[in-house]
Amino acid sequence: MTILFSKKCEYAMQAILYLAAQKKGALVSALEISRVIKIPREFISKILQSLRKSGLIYSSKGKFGGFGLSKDPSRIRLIDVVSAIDGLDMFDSCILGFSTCSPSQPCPVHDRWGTLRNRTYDMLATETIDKLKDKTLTKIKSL
Amino acid sequence: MTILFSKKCEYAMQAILYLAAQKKGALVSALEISRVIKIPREFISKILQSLRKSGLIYSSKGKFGGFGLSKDPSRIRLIDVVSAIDGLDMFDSCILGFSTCSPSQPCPVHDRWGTLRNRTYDMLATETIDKLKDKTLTKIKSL
DNA sequence: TTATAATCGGATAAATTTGTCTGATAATAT
DNA sequence: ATATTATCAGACAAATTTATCCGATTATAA
Repeated sequence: MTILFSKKCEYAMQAILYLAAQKKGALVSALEISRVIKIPREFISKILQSLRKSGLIYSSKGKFGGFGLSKDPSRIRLIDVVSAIDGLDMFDSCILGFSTCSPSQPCPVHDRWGTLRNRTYDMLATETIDKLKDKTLTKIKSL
Repeated sequence: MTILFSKKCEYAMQAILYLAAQKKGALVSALEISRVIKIPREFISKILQSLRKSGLIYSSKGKFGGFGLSKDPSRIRLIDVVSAIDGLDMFDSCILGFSTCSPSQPCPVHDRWGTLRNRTYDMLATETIDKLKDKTLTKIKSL
């Protein structure tokens, strides 16, 4: 099985995109998010806690409480979500699994993969969630 | 945790690169491979069985038996190893984890990730084992 | 005050990956 | 024949991921 991001990270990205699609300042409950992205409430709650601890979202308790973005959507990037949930190890590790892989001890595909990996990082670092908002709204309607 | 290939797949690529670095026709035992890439013999044996079943390598029993490439190194690509061990699902799935992701129902980063994913595939499909041989020899000496 | 909903902590469990161990069988070089 | 090595099968276990469930607490709107 080949993956890029963990399930948790995928859910986190979906959740944060959903939050970004709300009216500014609106709060969304964990229950609503769990229904939209179709995973158990308890599971998304734990993921939302992680995002909260990393400062990407905030929460408010009590009736009409819920979760919202803690920064302007133009200042939250996909890579920030990846960093909070999965970490950035893959952007610094060898595609062939050699632990001793470095510019001075390169693996056979060191340079070629390095280039692609950097472009992937750039993509995730230039895509802010406000840029993705319109496309997200279209996508969510199809779920 | 973010990964690209499973450990099994990484070991498989390392093993096949090691086989490609041998003199033509030479056989290598599972024990030797396990020592070079530093994983248990039983574990690499199972991985080698998978590679054998998929036709990339062959094996010979008995004393002085072992494993060798079943095709010319110029006809074995990294993507063939990935395909045999991990499968090619990641080259056909959504980076954000949306199950309903397609050209007609694209996720917000559908096109940008699609481009990078295709380039990654191309890289793995153009890198044949013989092209990597020299670099592999240098790398193996550093292990 | 009451109902609602988030917070926090922990127990449990299913699935998968990764790895270890054992034993029986088959093929082959010497 | 004997020793070596691959083959095959299966049990076991450790670690991680992906959940599920429960109960007690905290904050707040009405």
